[in-house]
Amino acid sequence: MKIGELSSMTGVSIRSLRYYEEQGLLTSVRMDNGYREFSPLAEEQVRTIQFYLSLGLTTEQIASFLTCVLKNKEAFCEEVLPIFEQKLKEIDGQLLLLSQIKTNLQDRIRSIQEER
Amino acid sequence: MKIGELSSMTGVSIRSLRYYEEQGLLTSVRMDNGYREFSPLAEEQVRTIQFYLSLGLTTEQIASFLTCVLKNKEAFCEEVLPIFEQKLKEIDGQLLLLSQIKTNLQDRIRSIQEER
DNA sequence: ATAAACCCTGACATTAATGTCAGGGTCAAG
DNA sequence: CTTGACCCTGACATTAATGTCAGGGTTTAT
Repeated sequence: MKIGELSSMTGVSIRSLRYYEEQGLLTSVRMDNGYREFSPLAEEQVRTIQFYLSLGLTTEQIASFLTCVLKNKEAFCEEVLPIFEQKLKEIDGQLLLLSQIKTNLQDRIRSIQEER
Repeated sequence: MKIGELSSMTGVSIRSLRYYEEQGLLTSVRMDNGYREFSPLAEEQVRTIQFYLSLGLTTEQIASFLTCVLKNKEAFCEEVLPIFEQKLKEIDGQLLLLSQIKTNLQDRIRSIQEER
């Protein structure tokens, strides 16, 4: 299928699909006219990419295990676990920071409201 | 005082001090030689700026109430409350998103570990 | 008077995925 | 054969605070 079809089937912009290909997340063959031709499997693949992106992984991280994950269960791909664990640590750090800021903001808001 | 002094007193880079001035957060007068001269009050002011930055506010938001806040209590500055409340909403949104991702990651990590 | 340590401005780089535009081919239907 | 709907590449823009470099003036101490 052509890139426009893949785009409308997945809801992912053509620009992003080209970017995924550039980053090695997606492959296509070129037709005589230079157009990209994607396999039907690409749809599933794009959804998988989007899913991992929604977990906050980078294209580079996704690229490191995508091929394996598309063929096997996640548990089968050695790369996956360390990346998930690292991401989890990052998120815990962010959660901590954000809660501290939240508490601080709430305190200040409260004290402003009391003072009025 | 000169910018280098202000920088070492506050731990904020010269580059950032110039940026704060550019964004209207900080003022200085120019000496005959073109050097910036800061008032002694600038030290406190820089710390205040850094504090609000650490809450995740932008220089633009800070600029909108900094002058008032430097002279009065926060409760006195009308601008402050809506900005704090908006930021709080933002943070709640981020917290929610991050916790969802965290849960998802934890589930996946667990299921990988079980499968090994 | 020279060297070290300041200061100045202006500009480009950083991050990461995506939007958007320009300039130009290709294809299909009328 | 023309028009509209595709496709291509390449490039710049986005965000926000900060780092860094170049090229050049100033001050201070020796």
